[in-house]
Amino acid sequence: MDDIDKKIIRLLGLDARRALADIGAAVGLSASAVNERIRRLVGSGAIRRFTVDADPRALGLPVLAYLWVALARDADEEAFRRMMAEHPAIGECHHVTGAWSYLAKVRVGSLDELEALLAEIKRHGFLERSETVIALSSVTDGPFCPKEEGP
Amino acid sequence: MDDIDKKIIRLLGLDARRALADIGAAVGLSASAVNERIRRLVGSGAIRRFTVDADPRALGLPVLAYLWVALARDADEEAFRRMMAEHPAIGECHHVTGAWSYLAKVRVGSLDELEALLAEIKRHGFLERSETVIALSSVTDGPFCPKEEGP
DNA sequence: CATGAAATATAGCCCTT
DNA sequence: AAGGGCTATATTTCATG
Repeated sequence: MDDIDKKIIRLLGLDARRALADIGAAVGLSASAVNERIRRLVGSGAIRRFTVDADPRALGLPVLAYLWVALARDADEEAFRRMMAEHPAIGECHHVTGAWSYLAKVRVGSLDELEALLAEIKRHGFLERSETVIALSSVTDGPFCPKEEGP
Repeated sequence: MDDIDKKIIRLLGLDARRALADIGAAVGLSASAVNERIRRLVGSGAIRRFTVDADPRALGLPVLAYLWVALARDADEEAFRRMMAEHPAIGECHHVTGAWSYLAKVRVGSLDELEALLAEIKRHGFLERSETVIALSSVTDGPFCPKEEGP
Protein backbone atom coordinates (compact mmCIF):
# COMPACT_ATOMS: atom_id res chain seq x y z
CA MET A 1 0.00 0.00 0.00
CA ASP A 2 2.02 2.92 -1.28
CA ASP A 3 1.01 6.46 -2.14
CA ILE A 4 -0.09 5.45 -5.62
CA ASP A 5 -2.47 2.87 -4.17
CA LYS A 6 -3.92 5.50 -1.88
CA LYS A 7 -4.35 7.91 -4.75
CA ILE A 8 -6.07 5.22 -6.80
CA ILE A 9 -8.48 4.56 -3.94
CA ARG A 10 -9.14 8.27 -3.58
CA LEU A 11 -9.87 8.59 -7.30
CA LEU A 12 -12.12 5.55 -7.30
CA GLY A 13 -13.89 6.97 -4.28
CA LEU A 14 -14.69 10.05 -6.32
CA ASP A 15 -15.74 8.13 -9.41
CA ALA A 16 -15.41 4.38 -9.51
CA ARG A 17 -16.46 4.33 -13.15
CA ARG A 18 -13.48 6.25 -14.46
CA ALA A 19 -11.65 4.33 -17.13
CA LEU A 20 -8.46 2.63 -16.01
CA ALA A 21 -6.52 4.52 -18.68
CA ASP A 22 -7.81 7.78 -17.19
CA ILE A 23 -6.80 6.83 -13.68
CA GLY A 24 -3.47 5.70 -15.04
CA ALA A 25 -2.90 9.10 -16.59
CA ALA A 26 -3.67 10.72 -13.24
CA VAL A 27 -1.22 8.59 -11.26
CA GLY A 28 1.43 8.07 -13.92
CA LEU A 29 0.83 4.43 -14.75
CA SER A 30 -0.57 2.43 -17.62
CA ALA A 31 -4.10 1.09 -17.61
CA SER A 32 -2.89 -2.45 -17.11
CA ALA A 33 -0.75 -1.48 -14.12
CA VAL A 34 -3.73 0.27 -12.55
CA ASN A 35 -5.87 -2.76 -13.24
CA GLU A 36 -3.33 -4.97 -11.52
CA ARG A 37 -3.16 -2.67 -8.50
CA ILE A 38 -6.93 -2.56 -8.16
CA ARG A 39 -7.03 -6.34 -8.37
CA ARG A 40 -4.56 -6.51 -5.51
CA LEU A 41 -6.35 -3.88 -3.45
CA VAL A 42 -9.59 -5.84 -3.76
CA GLY A 43 -7.77 -9.08 -3.01
CA SER A 44 -6.15 -7.71 0.15
CA GLY A 45 -9.43 -6.20 1.36
CA ALA A 46 -8.21 -2.60 1.21
CA ILE A 47 -11.07 -2.09 -1.24
CA ARG A 48 -14.02 -3.94 0.26
CA ARG A 49 -16.31 -3.48 -2.71
CA PHE A 50 -17.45 -1.24 -5.51
CA THR A 51 -20.67 0.47 -4.56
CA VAL A 52 -22.89 3.50 -5.11
CA ASP A 53 -23.55 6.49 -2.90
CA ALA A 54 -27.32 6.93 -2.94
CA ASP A 55 -29.51 9.78 -1.73
CA PRO A 56 -31.49 8.56 1.30
CA ARG A 57 -34.29 11.03 0.59
CA ALA A 58 -34.76 9.67 -2.91
CA LEU A 59 -35.16 6.26 -1.30
CA GLY A 60 -37.77 7.51 1.13
CA LEU A 61 -35.49 7.70 4.17
CA PRO A 62 -35.36 11.38 5.12
CA VAL A 63 -35.04 10.88 8.88
CA LEU A 64 -31.56 10.46 10.33
CA ALA A 65 -31.11 9.75 14.02
CA TYR A 66 -28.48 8.52 16.44
CA LEU A 67 -29.38 6.16 19.18
CA TRP A 68 -27.49 5.83 22.42
CA VAL A 69 -27.96 2.51 24.08
CA ALA A 70 -27.17 1.26 27.54
CA LEU A 71 -27.77 -2.47 27.55
CA ALA A 72 -29.89 -4.03 30.25
CA ARG A 73 -27.89 -6.12 32.73
CA ASP A 74 -29.55 -9.33 31.65
CA ALA A 75 -29.73 -8.50 27.96
CA ASP A 76 -28.57 -11.05 25.41
CA GLU A 77 -25.76 -8.97 23.97
CA GLU A 78 -25.16 -11.34 21.06
CA ALA A 79 -28.80 -11.10 20.05
CA PHE A 80 -28.63 -7.32 20.30
CA ARG A 81 -25.58 -7.23 18.04
CA ARG A 82 -27.24 -9.56 15.58
CA MET A 83 -30.29 -7.34 15.45
CA MET A 84 -28.19 -4.23 14.87
CA ALA A 85 -26.20 -5.98 12.15
CA GLU A 86 -29.30 -7.19 10.33
CA HIS A 87 -31.85 -4.47 10.81
CA PRO A 88 -32.19 -2.50 7.57
CA ALA A 89 -32.65 0.81 9.39
CA ILE A 90 -29.36 0.53 11.30
CA GLY A 91 -26.55 1.93 9.18
CA GLU A 92 -23.85 1.74 11.82
CA CYS A 93 -23.54 0.45 15.33
CA HIS A 94 -20.42 0.85 17.43
CA HIS A 95 -19.38 -0.31 20.86
CA VAL A 96 -18.21 2.89 22.50
CA THR A 97 -16.44 4.30 25.52
CA GLY A 98 -18.27 6.52 27.99
CA ALA A 99 -21.56 6.34 29.80
CA TRP A 100 -23.34 4.41 27.01
CA SER A 101 -22.60 0.98 25.60
CA TYR A 102 -23.53 1.42 21.95
CA LEU A 103 -24.09 4.16 19.43
CA ALA A 104 -26.23 3.38 16.40
CA LYS A 105 -26.93 5.41 13.27
CA VAL A 106 -30.49 5.07 12.08
CA ARG A 107 -32.22 6.01 8.83
CA VAL A 108 -35.98 5.73 8.57
CA GLY A 109 -38.83 7.15 6.55
CA SER A 110 -40.63 9.00 9.33
CA LEU A 111 -40.70 9.72 13.03
CA ASP A 112 -43.41 7.09 13.34
CA GLU A 113 -41.01 4.52 12.01
CA LEU A 114 -38.36 5.75 14.42
CA GLU A 115 -40.78 5.28 17.28
CA ALA A 116 -41.63 1.81 16.03
CA LEU A 117 -37.96 0.90 15.87
CA LEU A 118 -37.43 2.02 19.44
CA ALA A 119 -40.44 0.04 20.55
CA GLU A 120 -39.06 -3.00 18.78
CA ILE A 121 -35.71 -2.72 20.54
CA LYS A 122 -37.38 -2.20 23.90
CA ARG A 123 -39.68 -5.14 23.35
CA HIS A 124 -36.65 -7.41 23.09
CA GLY A 125 -35.60 -6.29 26.56
CA PHE A 126 -32.25 -4.98 25.36
CA LEU A 127 -32.44 -1.55 26.90
CA GLU A 128 -31.46 -0.37 30.33
CA ARG A 129 -31.95 3.15 29.05
CA SER A 130 -31.52 4.96 25.74
CA GLU A 131 -31.42 8.37 24.21
CA THR A 132 -32.36 9.40 20.70
CA VAL A 133 -30.75 12.32 18.93
CA ILE A 134 -32.26 13.51 15.67
CA ALA A 135 -30.18 15.10 12.93
CA LEU A 136 -31.82 18.30 11.69
CA SER A 137 -29.40 18.84 8.85
CA SER A 138 -26.03 17.61 7.70
CA VAL A 139 -22.96 19.71 7.14
CA THR A 140 -21.30 16.74 5.51
CA ASP A 141 -22.26 13.09 5.32
CA GLY A 142 -20.62 9.88 4.23
CA PRO A 143 -21.79 7.63 1.44
CA PHE A 144 -25.07 5.83 1.92
CA CYS A 145 -26.37 2.65 0.43
CA PRO A 146 -29.37 0.65 1.53
CA LYS A 147 -28.83 -2.63 3.34
CA GLU A 148 -29.86 -5.92 1.89
CA GLU A 149 -33.35 -6.82 3.03
CA GLY A 150 -34.80 -10.23 3.67
CA PRO A 151 -36.50 -12.16 0.82
CA MET B 1 -38.45 5.84 -8.59
CA ASP B 2 -40.29 2.55 -8.61
CA ASP B 3 -39.45 -0.76 -6.97
CA ILE B 4 -37.23 -1.78 -9.86
CA ASP B 5 -35.15 1.37 -9.45
CA LYS B 6 -34.79 0.63 -5.76
CA LYS B 7 -33.74 -2.91 -6.47
CA ILE B 8 -31.19 -1.71 -9.00
CA ILE B 9 -29.73 0.67 -6.42
CA ARG B 10 -29.62 -2.11 -3.86
CA LEU B 11 -27.81 -4.40 -6.29
CA LEU B 12 -25.35 -1.69 -7.29
CA GLY B 13 -24.76 -0.99 -3.63
CA LEU B 14 -23.70 -4.59 -3.21
CA ASP B 15 -21.54 -4.67 -6.32
CA ALA B 16 -21.42 -1.67 -8.62
CA ARG B 17 -19.29 -3.60 -11.12
CA ARG B 18 -21.92 -6.18 -11.95
CA ALA B 19 -22.66 -6.30 -15.64
CA LEU B 20 -25.84 -4.55 -16.72
CA ALA B 21 -27.05 -7.76 -18.35
CA ASP B 22 -26.62 -9.50 -14.98
CA ILE B 23 -28.56 -6.85 -13.14
CA GLY B 24 -31.16 -6.96 -15.86
CA ALA B 25 -31.59 -10.68 -15.36
CA ALA B 26 -32.09 -10.08 -11.62
CA VAL B 27 -34.78 -7.42 -12.08
CA GLY B 28 -36.39 -8.74 -15.26
CA LEU B 29 -35.16 -6.16 -17.75
CA SER B 30 -32.72 -5.98 -20.62
CA ALA B 31 -29.24 -4.56 -20.19
CA SER B 32 -30.12 -1.43 -22.14
CA ALA B 33 -33.19 -0.77 -20.03
CA VAL B 34 -31.08 -1.07 -16.89
CA ASN B 35 -28.51 1.26 -18.43
CA GLU B 36 -31.18 3.83 -19.16
CA ARG B 37 -32.56 3.61 -15.62
CA ILE B 38 -29.13 4.03 -14.09
CA ARG B 39 -28.52 7.03 -16.32
CA ARG B 40 -31.74 8.58 -15.05
CA LEU B 41 -31.00 7.73 -11.43
CA VAL B 42 -27.64 9.46 -11.70
CA GLY B 43 -29.23 12.39 -13.52
CA SER B 44 -31.90 12.87 -10.85
CA GLY B 45 -29.34 12.60 -8.04
CA ALA B 46 -30.84 9.45 -6.55
CA ILE B 47 -27.44 7.90 -7.23
CA ARG B 48 -24.92 10.52 -6.20
CA ARG B 49 -21.90 8.69 -7.52
CA PHE B 50 -20.17 5.39 -8.10
CA THR B 51 -17.59 4.84 -5.41
CA VAL B 52 -15.62 2.26 -3.46
CA ASP B 53 -15.96 1.09 0.11
CA ALA B 54 -12.43 1.09 1.50
CA ASP B 55 -11.01 -0.35 4.69
CA PRO B 56 -9.98 2.54 6.95
CA ARG B 57 -7.34 0.39 8.65
CA ALA B 58 -5.66 -0.38 5.35
CA LEU B 59 -5.47 3.36 4.80
CA GLY B 60 -3.88 3.94 8.18
CA LEU B 61 -7.01 5.24 9.92
CA PRO B 62 -7.78 2.72 12.66
CA VAL B 63 -9.22 5.18 15.18
CA LEU B 64 -12.94 5.99 14.98
CA ALA B 65 -14.44 8.58 17.28
CA TYR B 66 -17.56 10.67 17.62
CA LEU B 67 -17.32 14.24 18.69
CA TRP B 68 -20.14 16.07 20.38
CA VAL B 69 -19.88 19.78 20.03
CA ALA B 70 -21.58 22.68 21.78
CA LEU B 71 -20.66 25.82 19.88
CA ALA B 72 -19.35 28.82 21.77
CA ARG B 73 -21.81 31.73 21.89
CA ASP B 74 -19.60 33.95 19.81
CA ALA B 75 -18.34 31.23 17.47
CA ASP B 76 -18.39 31.81 13.73
CA GLU B 77 -20.80 29.01 12.89
CA GLU B 78 -20.23 29.31 9.15
CA ALA B 79 -16.49 28.92 9.64
CA PHE B 80 -17.09 25.90 11.85
CA ARG B 81 -19.29 24.29 9.23
CA ARG B 82 -16.73 25.02 6.54
CA MET B 83 -14.02 23.42 8.62
CA MET B 84 -16.12 20.31 9.25
CA ALA B 85 -16.97 20.05 5.56
CA GLU B 86 -13.37 20.37 4.44
CA HIS B 87 -11.36 18.61 7.12
CA PRO B 88 -10.22 15.22 5.83
CA ALA B 89 -10.66 13.54 9.22
CA ILE B 90 -14.34 14.51 9.50
CA GLY B 91 -16.47 11.90 7.77
CA GLU B 92 -19.82 13.25 8.84
CA CYS B 93 -21.11 16.25 10.73
CA HIS B 94 -24.74 16.78 11.61
CA HIS B 95 -26.68 19.53 13.32
CA VAL B 96 -28.60 17.70 16.01
CA THR B 97 -31.34 18.05 18.57
CA GLY B 98 -30.62 17.76 22.27
CA ALA B 99 -28.01 19.17 24.58
CA TRP B 100 -25.31 19.38 21.89
CA SER B 101 -25.24 21.39 18.68
CA TYR B 102 -23.28 19.13 16.38
CA LEU B 103 -22.21 15.52 16.10
CA ALA B 104 -19.14 14.69 14.02
CA LYS B 105 -17.72 11.35 12.97
CA VAL B 106 -13.95 11.32 12.98
CA ARG B 107 -11.38 8.90 11.55
CA VAL B 108 -7.73 9.36 12.37
CA GLY B 109 -4.54 7.35 12.50
CA SER B 110 -3.90 7.54 16.23
CA LEU B 111 -5.07 9.01 19.49
CA ASP B 112 -2.35 11.63 19.12
CA GLU B 113 -3.95 12.77 15.92
CA LEU B 114 -7.32 12.83 17.62
CA GLU B 115 -5.90 15.05 20.32
CA ALA B 116 -4.36 17.30 17.70
CA LEU B 117 -7.69 17.60 15.92
CA LEU B 118 -9.42 18.59 19.13
CA ALA B 119 -6.72 21.16 19.84
CA GLU B 120 -7.18 22.56 16.35
CA ILE B 121 -10.91 22.95 16.82
CA LYS B 122 -10.46 24.56 20.21
CA ARG B 123 -7.83 26.91 18.88
CA HIS B 124 -10.39 28.34 16.48
CA GLY B 125 -12.58 29.21 19.45
CA PHE B 126 -15.49 27.14 18.20
CA LEU B 127 -16.12 25.17 21.36
CA GLU B 128 -18.24 25.99 24.34
CA ARG B 129 -17.72 22.41 25.44
CA SER B 130 -17.27 19.06 23.77
CA GLU B 131 -17.24 15.38 24.44
CA THR B 132 -15.33 12.69 22.61
CA VAL B 133 -16.56 9.14 22.38
CA ILE B 134 -14.23 6.50 21.00
CA ALA B 135 -15.52 3.47 19.14
CA LEU B 136 -13.89 0.31 20.50
CA SER B 137 -15.36 -1.96 17.86
CA SER B 138 -18.08 -1.89 15.25
CA VAL B 139 -21.02 -4.24 15.04
CA THR B 140 -21.78 -2.83 11.62
CA ASP B 141 -20.44 0.16 9.75
CA GLY B 142 -21.31 2.02 6.61
CA PRO B 143 -19.10 2.41 3.56
CA PHE B 144 -15.98 4.49 3.93
CA CYS B 145 -13.98 6.40 1.40
CA PRO B 146 -11.31 8.99 2.06
CA LYS B 147 -12.08 12.62 1.46
CA GLU B 148 -10.37 14.63 -1.20
CA GLU B 149 -7.32 16.35 0.23
CA GLY B 150 -5.81 19.65 -0.74
CA PRO B 151 -3.29 19.81 -3.60
C1' DC C 1 -38.40 -1.58 -23.53
C1' DA C 2 -35.97 -5.34 -26.44
C1' DT C 3 -32.85 -6.42 -30.01
C1' DG C 4 -28.63 -6.35 -32.32
C1' DA C 5 -24.66 -3.78 -34.03
C1' DA C 6 -20.92 -0.52 -32.99
C1' DA C 7 -17.86 1.59 -29.80
C1' DT C 8 -15.21 1.08 -25.43
C1' DA C 9 -13.24 -0.72 -21.70
C1' DT C 10 -11.23 -4.46 -19.37
C1' DA C 11 -8.25 -8.49 -18.40
C1' DG C 12 -4.70 -11.53 -19.63
C1' DC C 13 -0.33 -12.44 -21.93
C1' DC C 14 4.27 -11.75 -22.97
C1' DC C 15 8.14 -9.08 -22.96
C1' DT C 16 11.15 -5.56 -20.77
C1' DT C 17 13.22 -3.14 -16.79
C1' DA D 1 8.26 -7.97 -8.83
C1' DA D 2 6.13 -4.43 -11.45
C1' DG D 3 5.00 -2.10 -15.38
C1' DG D 4 4.12 -1.25 -20.55
C1' DG D 5 1.99 -2.50 -24.76
C1' DC D 6 -0.76 -5.43 -27.34
C1' DT D 7 -4.86 -8.24 -28.23
C1' DA D 8 -9.07 -11.03 -27.33
C1' DT D 9 -13.04 -10.70 -24.79
C1' DA D 10 -16.70 -8.72 -22.31
C1' DT D 11 -19.39 -4.87 -21.55
C1' DT D 12 -21.59 -0.70 -22.36
C1' DT D 13 -23.94 2.29 -25.53
C1' DC D 14 -26.72 3.56 -29.36
C1' DA D 15 -29.82 3.18 -33.32
C1' DT D 16 -33.95 0.94 -34.77
C1' DG D 17 -38.42 -1.23 -34.34
